[in-house]
Amino acid sequence: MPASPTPPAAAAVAAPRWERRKESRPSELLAAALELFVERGYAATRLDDIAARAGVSKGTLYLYFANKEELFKALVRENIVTMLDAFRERIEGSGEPASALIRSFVQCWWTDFGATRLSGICKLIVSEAGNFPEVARFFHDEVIRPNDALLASVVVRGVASGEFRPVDVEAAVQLWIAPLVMKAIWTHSFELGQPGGVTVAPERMIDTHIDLILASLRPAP
Amino acid sequence: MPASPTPPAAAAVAAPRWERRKESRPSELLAAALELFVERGYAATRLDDIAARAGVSKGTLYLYFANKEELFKALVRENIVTMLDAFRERIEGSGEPASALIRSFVQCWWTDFGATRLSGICKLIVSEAGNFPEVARFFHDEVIRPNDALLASVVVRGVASGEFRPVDVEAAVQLWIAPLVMKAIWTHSFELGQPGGVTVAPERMIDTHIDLILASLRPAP
Amino acid sequence: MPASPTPPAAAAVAAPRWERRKESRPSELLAAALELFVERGYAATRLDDIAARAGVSKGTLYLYFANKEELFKALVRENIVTMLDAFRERIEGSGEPASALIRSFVQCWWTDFGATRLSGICKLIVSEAGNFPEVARFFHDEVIRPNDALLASVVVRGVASGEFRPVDVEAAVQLWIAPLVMKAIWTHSFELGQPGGVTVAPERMIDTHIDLILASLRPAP
Amino acid sequence: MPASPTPPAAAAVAAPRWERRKESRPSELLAAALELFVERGYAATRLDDIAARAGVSKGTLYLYFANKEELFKALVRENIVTMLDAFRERIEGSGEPASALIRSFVQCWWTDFGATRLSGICKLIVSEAGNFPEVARFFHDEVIRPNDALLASVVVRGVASGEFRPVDVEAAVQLWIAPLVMKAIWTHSFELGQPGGVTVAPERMIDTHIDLILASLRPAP
DNA sequence: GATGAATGAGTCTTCATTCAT
DNA sequence: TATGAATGAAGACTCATTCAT
Repeated sequence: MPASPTPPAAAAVAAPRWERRKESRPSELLAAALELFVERGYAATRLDDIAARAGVSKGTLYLYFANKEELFKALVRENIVTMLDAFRERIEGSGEPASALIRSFVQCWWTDFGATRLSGICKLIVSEAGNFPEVARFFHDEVIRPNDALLASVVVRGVASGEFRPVDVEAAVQLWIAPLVMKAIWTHSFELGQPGGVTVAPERMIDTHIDLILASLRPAP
Repeated sequence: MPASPTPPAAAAVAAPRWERRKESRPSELLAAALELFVERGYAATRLDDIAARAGVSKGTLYLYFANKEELFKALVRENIVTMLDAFRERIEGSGEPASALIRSFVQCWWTDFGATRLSGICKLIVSEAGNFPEVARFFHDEVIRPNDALLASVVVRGVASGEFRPVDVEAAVQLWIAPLVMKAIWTHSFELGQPGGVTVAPERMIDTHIDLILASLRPAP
Repeated sequence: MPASPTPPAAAAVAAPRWERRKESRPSELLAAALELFVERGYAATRLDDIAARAGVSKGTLYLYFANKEELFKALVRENIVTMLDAFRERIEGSGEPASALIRSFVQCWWTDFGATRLSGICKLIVSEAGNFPEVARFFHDEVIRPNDALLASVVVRGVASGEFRPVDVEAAVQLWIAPLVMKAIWTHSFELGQPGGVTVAPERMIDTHIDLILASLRPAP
Repeated sequence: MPASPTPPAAAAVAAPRWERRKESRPSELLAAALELFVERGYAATRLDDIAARAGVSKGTLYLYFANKEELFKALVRENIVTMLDAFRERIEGSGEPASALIRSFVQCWWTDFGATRLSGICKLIVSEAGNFPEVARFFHDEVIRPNDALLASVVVRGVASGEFRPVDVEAAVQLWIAPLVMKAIWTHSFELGQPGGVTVAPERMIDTHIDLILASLRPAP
């Protein structure tokens, strides 16, 4: 290794025992916590492990979060708040026909959310809703309902314009979002070890989903 | 035992009263465990609570299950085994047209499984899959795959007979089962406190689901 | 060791890992706790140490007391309740002249309380009053006030009968009990290491105390 | 430092403003520590709280004291040293009769010490003697013994002159100082919340104390 | 077979102490 | 000199598991 950029002599200079990172610490900790909570669940995740993954000591966690529960809530809140906004804009701003909007909705939902780390939040909420009712309610009110409403508005527009046949919009919307959520949860529950996947590939599923939705909305001839 | 008053053959017919207890214990324990595991998750459920709910002492649990993990696995196994069989017979035995079979599938899935205590198993598996990979794999192989295959066979028959238009069967099947599973999970996660429910009623959702599935399968004119 | 009373063979019979002692455990635990709390103070006493001194494991403490604070309170309560009763009877039942009653009061106070383990409670209360206001108030109301009142009644009787000169009874009573309490506290604070003692012997102090009290109460000629 | 504007000699006379801080810091810190240690005890007082009350950061404490224990010892030492000297002078210098000296002793003890913050030291020593034997011994040798000796010398003088009757001086002295100490301790233990006080007012107690002491010393007619 | 007292390893949380800034 | 972020050892408390009764 003739061109090693870190000669032994440098060791005396560098390698402080720790660094001050008041600004970036909280998000680093939340990121580490998200990974582990999603992977193992709330109770089975030890604060030691979160600290270790974030590269800090256990005590440092308590400089930023009052306790395990607050860390969990901060995690949910932080990720949820940033999640929905960009997504909604992409859908609402467009003037496309309803069928194109539905296509966008499903595709964006997956790329912006389902395929990202954030989808782990879903699994977390589902798993821990019983133990954190406030969190569950918060999630329901701030995420699920607005999301349903967004898709519903698209469908209503399509039905009004005659582009779609009349359907039970509220039920339909929940039926169409469910597979997306399910796919996200599935990923975090079953496909951890097997990268090939035991279910159909997401893109193929998304395409089929759009196809079936639009077919089911086609007006009778 | 020359003078045994209860010959082996009789045991299957009329169990003496003092035997009943011993025989029914395991399932009483598993029932209590199921409720609590579903409600709180594996780690957050204490053996004390299970014992209390089953009306026995903590030590008694260890007479029937080697430890908490084995209790959990027994719980999953027992419920899964009894789950699928009756359901499959109802579907496969029938000679109805494909569309009627699909209707039956969705309706029976909900009444025989989704609406029962057993649906809690879904939530449990999803939540704990990361911590019990063997259980997850077992569930996948014994429940999910056969279940998907059952519905797929119906669709394939319908497509072959020209009753349905051609679709990506594997993807479609997963897309159609997902809302059922999701609804079941939802119930155990969100609707604990609010009996009125925050989502649309199951029956209405089932009806709409069938309607949309069949509409999406209608051959092009 | 030819006459060893416990031959090796007996080892297989005796030596259970632990014993059931539901009845006697609580008082054993409180006794161990009293010693250590008095010796080191509340905060500096670890539950491990209490458990070790009582010959049980840490977890056993929690079978009998909800937490450290409850253990502390139970300790104070239990000892206080048993403390005052016998003492009061010895004083109140007697028909002796007031001077003899005062002599009895001081002597009994020391022998029945000051010289026993119970006097450690005083130190404990004084030290921890700030952190356990309810306990302090309880002690004040249940012990200090009744005790003061008991001595006060004796003095009042003596003054009424002309045996004593008139004095500020309330103040006098507190001035006379203080040295007794002080001596008790002192013992637990300073004379732990030095058995010879750094202050005058209790008996000598008690005798002088009685002598001075009675002298100060002698009516003017 | 050729152009230093503050020659060393001047420093002792007129300290520059930015120096003052540094000089007064230690006593500010000790004052904060005294309050909190007295209020809560050694173990229950956090360095954070001391720092906060002194208006500095936690790290600053370590610039002046090696650790918590040294801070505690410094606190005791500093307060003890300043405590006794002025008091002794007031007593020893006087040529009054013994009875007047006793009156002065008791009154000054209370006003110069018992009624001041310093009396908290007593409570502290009593509470923590077990955990800090050196401190306890130091206090005993430097405060208790000299204090006892001072009062004893007064009594001995009075007995020698025939002003007082003979008594066990050593025991009497401890019996008379005890109520003063007790009153001081009491104040810090019980009368934190209730300003009205649950015991008799100090002045009344002091007056009665003097009255009873002198009465008990009156020579037999 | 059933009980529940006893155990002790494991986890959250606190706080004296250190050290980069 | 002063700060306060970071550390990690220590202690309260929990709970799965064992075992005397």
